[in-house]
Amino acid sequence: MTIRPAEQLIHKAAWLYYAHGLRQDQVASQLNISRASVAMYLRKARETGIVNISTSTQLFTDDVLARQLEDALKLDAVWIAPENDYVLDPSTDIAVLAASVFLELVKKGDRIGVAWGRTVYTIADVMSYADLQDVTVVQLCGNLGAPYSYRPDQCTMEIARRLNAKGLNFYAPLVLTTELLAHGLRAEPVIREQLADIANCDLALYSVGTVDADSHVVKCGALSPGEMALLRVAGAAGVVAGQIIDATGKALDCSYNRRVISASLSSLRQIDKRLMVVQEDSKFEPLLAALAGGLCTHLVVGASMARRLLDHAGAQKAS
Amino acid sequence: MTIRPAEQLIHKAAWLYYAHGLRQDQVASQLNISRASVAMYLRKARETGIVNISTSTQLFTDDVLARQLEDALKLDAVWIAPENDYVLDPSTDIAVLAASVFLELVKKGDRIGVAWGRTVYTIADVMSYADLQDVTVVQLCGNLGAPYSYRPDQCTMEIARRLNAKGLNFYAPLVLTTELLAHGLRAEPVIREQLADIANCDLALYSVGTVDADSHVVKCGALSPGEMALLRVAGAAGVVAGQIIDATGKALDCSYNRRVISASLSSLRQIDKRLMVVQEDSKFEPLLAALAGGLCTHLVVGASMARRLLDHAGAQKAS
DNA sequence: GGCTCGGTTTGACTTTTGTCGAGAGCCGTG
DNA sequence: CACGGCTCTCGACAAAAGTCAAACCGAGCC
Repeated sequence: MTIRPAEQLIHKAAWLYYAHGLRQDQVASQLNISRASVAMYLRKARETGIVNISTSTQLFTDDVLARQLEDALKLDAVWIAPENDYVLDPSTDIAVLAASVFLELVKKGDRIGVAWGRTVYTIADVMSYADLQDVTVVQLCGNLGAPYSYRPDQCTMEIARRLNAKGLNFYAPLVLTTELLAHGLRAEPVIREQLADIANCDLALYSVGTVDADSHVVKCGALSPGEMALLRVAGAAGVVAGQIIDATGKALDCSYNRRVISASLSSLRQIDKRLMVVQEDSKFEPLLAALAGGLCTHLVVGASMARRLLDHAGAQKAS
Repeated sequence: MTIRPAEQLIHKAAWLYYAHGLRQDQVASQLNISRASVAMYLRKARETGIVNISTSTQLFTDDVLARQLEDALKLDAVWIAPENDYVLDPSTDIAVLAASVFLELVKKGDRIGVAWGRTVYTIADVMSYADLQDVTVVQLCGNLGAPYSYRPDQCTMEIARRLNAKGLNFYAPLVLTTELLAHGLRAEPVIREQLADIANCDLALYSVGTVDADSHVVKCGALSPGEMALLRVAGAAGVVAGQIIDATGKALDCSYNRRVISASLSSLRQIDKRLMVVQEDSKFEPLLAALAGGLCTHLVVGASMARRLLDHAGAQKAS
């Protein structure tokens, strides 16, 4: 990919402005263009990740609460988004933090697994642009047929786009009608290879879903509210990467799970850094299940959720 | 290290401004302080590396010339600072580029070896601040007794300070009067350990020195002009990390080298990424020697030097 | 040639940001 | 407790950056 002359100009402008610290009018006269153009180039440079502005997320790990949680839950790192402190839009607050944390965790040459859901999509949406050419973003689970606004492949592609990375989708439905068909499809070389490669990821990004009628998998039509109610009785506690898990974090032994095309929980656990982001307080039990199953090494949550987790861990210990 | 309240404010302001994209007045009202204070906090945030603004150095590797040099010299990466193109202060131009390249090469948890010289000091001087807590910067060679403006330990400490990293100095003179004393000092546990650990670095930063009367080691009083002239006759071609090398890049067999306390060339070669930065065109021969000795995997030079190197490599091949 | 269409570029204007000196609070000290 | 010295904060102004409609430019097409 050779650089087009316009792109060259963006690079030069960005370099003079950000690295050398010139003012925009000085850059303009250096490059013999108007200052207005310089301003435009600089915006493009920021948007395409030619310049990177990142803020340390230390503030959120330095919290005592975060440290306590790390200890109590034996996690590698925890970030806590303060609530009603200086919140703008409370729902995106956690997503903005998660996006920063995510960018901080990504390294050159990494392979990143991305699941799907409203949370993940919101993160993708607020993520700033970066220039990580040799990064690969892979999709962790099959697609939903429904014309839903945030499909797995969209999450993957959007994140890949923002990072200037390679996106690797796989086009299989998330859930099939028969176990036989699912089995057959998983054996397909294209699918099999992609699934097998997931364990080689360096970083995974996902959230956890609830198991009620509001659940993502229900809204997408993968399960009917009635089926979900039955699964709940059978011990379903949460949804991770499209799969139903029980309270201990194991995949629930049920027909649905056997019909799903997605990264297996064991392959997810092989990924070094598993970043789990939880926005809604209603996801407390699902999150506990995911934690019990060791599906999370790095956690981003809101303050109230953090307190509940810590209380719970304390109670566990006491009993 | 607990965060002081003021520091907390800097973090919050930086977060709201850079991550959430609020305007300064909005941040000010969120935090109940004046906008002027916000502006000040933001400056501090940039200065201390709480926010990181980095520009891609792609522009300088994408050059055809850079690619050709990589091939011709079998280097991992080459950056070329354009000359008389849009130069501000030609001498710092290369240093600014080198500083950016350096920051791009540093990774979390790295151990970095730093040599000394005017070039290295200039780089340290223009380097922007970053927040790399778990990085260690170690000094590659002994100190000069002379009250020279850029001493090895100063280079090390300044870079460590800018990176918020740990700096590891060792206080031995660069050169001693007798071989016996040098031998004894090298055997001192404190010194021996530090020298032995140099091979475990992930990244080294140094330049190369000339072997004339203007040379750094002469100006610092480590060698007299006369001694230097003699060494030159004996085959001296350059100076790397305080040691004299011959045209093939090997340490010259001379009393001076045996009296030096510094990282051995062989331990330098064990470092994965060896970033060499050369500012002056007069360092052509010394650079050739360093390249011949495999002391460089990543190179930052000016355009005219790059052309000379390429011409030389072409001529070599033809003959 | 004259035309439209998509895009870049520009000057003029508005908004946002940087800066500086004055003043307020806060020690430790005589 | 009054005094300098210190840091932190603010208001007001100056400087810089962002924005937008209008002009421009080249390519493709009648």
